[in-house]
Amino acid sequence: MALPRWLERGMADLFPAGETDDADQSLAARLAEAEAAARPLRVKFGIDPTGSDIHLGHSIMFRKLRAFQDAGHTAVLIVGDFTARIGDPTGQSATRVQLDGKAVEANARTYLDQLRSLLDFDTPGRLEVRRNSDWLADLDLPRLIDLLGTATVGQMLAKDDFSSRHGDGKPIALHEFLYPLLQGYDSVAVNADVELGGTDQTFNIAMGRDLQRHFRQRPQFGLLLPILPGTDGVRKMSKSLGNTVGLREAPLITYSKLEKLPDAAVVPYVTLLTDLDPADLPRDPRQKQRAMALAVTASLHGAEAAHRAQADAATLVSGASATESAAVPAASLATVNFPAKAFYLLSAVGLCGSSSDASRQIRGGAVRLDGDKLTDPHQCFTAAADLDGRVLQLGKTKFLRLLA
RNA sequence: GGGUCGGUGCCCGAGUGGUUAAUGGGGGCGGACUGUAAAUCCGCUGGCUCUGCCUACGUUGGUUCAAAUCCAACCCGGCCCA
Repeated sequence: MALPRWLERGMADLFPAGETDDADQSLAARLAEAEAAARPLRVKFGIDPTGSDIHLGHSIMFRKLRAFQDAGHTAVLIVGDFTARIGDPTGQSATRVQLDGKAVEANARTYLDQLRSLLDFDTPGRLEVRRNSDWLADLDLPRLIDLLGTATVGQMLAKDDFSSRHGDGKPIALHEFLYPLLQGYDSVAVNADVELGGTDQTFNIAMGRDLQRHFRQRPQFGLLLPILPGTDGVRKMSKSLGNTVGLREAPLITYSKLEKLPDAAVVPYVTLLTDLDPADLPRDPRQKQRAMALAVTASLHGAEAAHRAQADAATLVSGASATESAAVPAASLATVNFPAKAFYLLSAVGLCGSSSDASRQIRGGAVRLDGDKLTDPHQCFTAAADLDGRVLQLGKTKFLRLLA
């Protein structure tokens, strides 16, 4: 029995991966069984609202979840409002900061907001949003002890993240051991047929299977997708590494980042983030990269916006014409106090993170006004009107049109 | 609870009384180069409407003309013992 192509695309691993027609061993069989019984599968995916922005690394999961929805199944989206307060230790080299309830709630809200464009929120029966505080917040001690009894210290220490930290003599807080168990218990709570996750979630998802068995449920399938590399092309896309492409960014920013992606990441991006066949891409590496950037941007912002972003990006990097281009984002001078020295202007307008940084950039020859290099951080501008309509530039890619 | 070692800037990691935001590496940001990127080379890398002023070496006090460096208490961590 074969898996449908929409399901198999981009898949990194599936367990159990039996070839039989046993619906507990083979996902294809489980799908067939569901279809025969007219019962949609319950496909779980959990997000911990620890930040506020969703990026492409997350969106590959949601695309797969959407594919399940489109095939008639139920996406069970777990908002880990309780587990977020512990923090998933997976991939972490240090104990995570625990978040308070308020921050978690605010994050959860903005998360859901951003998901509207990715998931089917409208068709009845296709989406269930659950918060795991519903069943975790009042988990009583006897139940907890029961959970703790299902795993051993040895199993936990076999997990890479823990064993390397332990080996390095770094602290591991006891509550971190709880995380995989609680995530697993989520699967029990929602009676999941499938849990979606990155390959780094293998342990946690397997834990869900153990717990489901423990509570006499049919164990879920683990469907793993690759970890999307970030804009550096190597390390996992993650906010703390600063290599993300966010869903809420302007199309031009998205396109520009993607166009600069290392070559090795191009095919994975196309496979995981678009519906294109990687074999159809241009052979020339540069053209290939541009095609990928265009397609991914289009999947996020629509074809029209993507084409405009591509055209704008092209004029921007050509430098000279940048001052003419309508693509340059505008920045208001309303909040800037005049007279303004150059370093202050740069930071006040948001082009540099701090005025000290702005001074450095100017001294380093990175700043231009209408294409002319500024050299003196203390150069003074007396009135907003003198700057109205002019283009301030940092480096080769950051432009702002100043408006009085 | 006892012993012991340790807590330095985004990260790692030197520094052990005295120009100086504090060696070095990583990362980041700029510049040159290239098909963008990568690689390589160079510069920068606490904050502030700034040519000076603030805040910084776990916390709080203390000694001193002067402390990341000495002392005390406290907090946190690793390892060993109980």
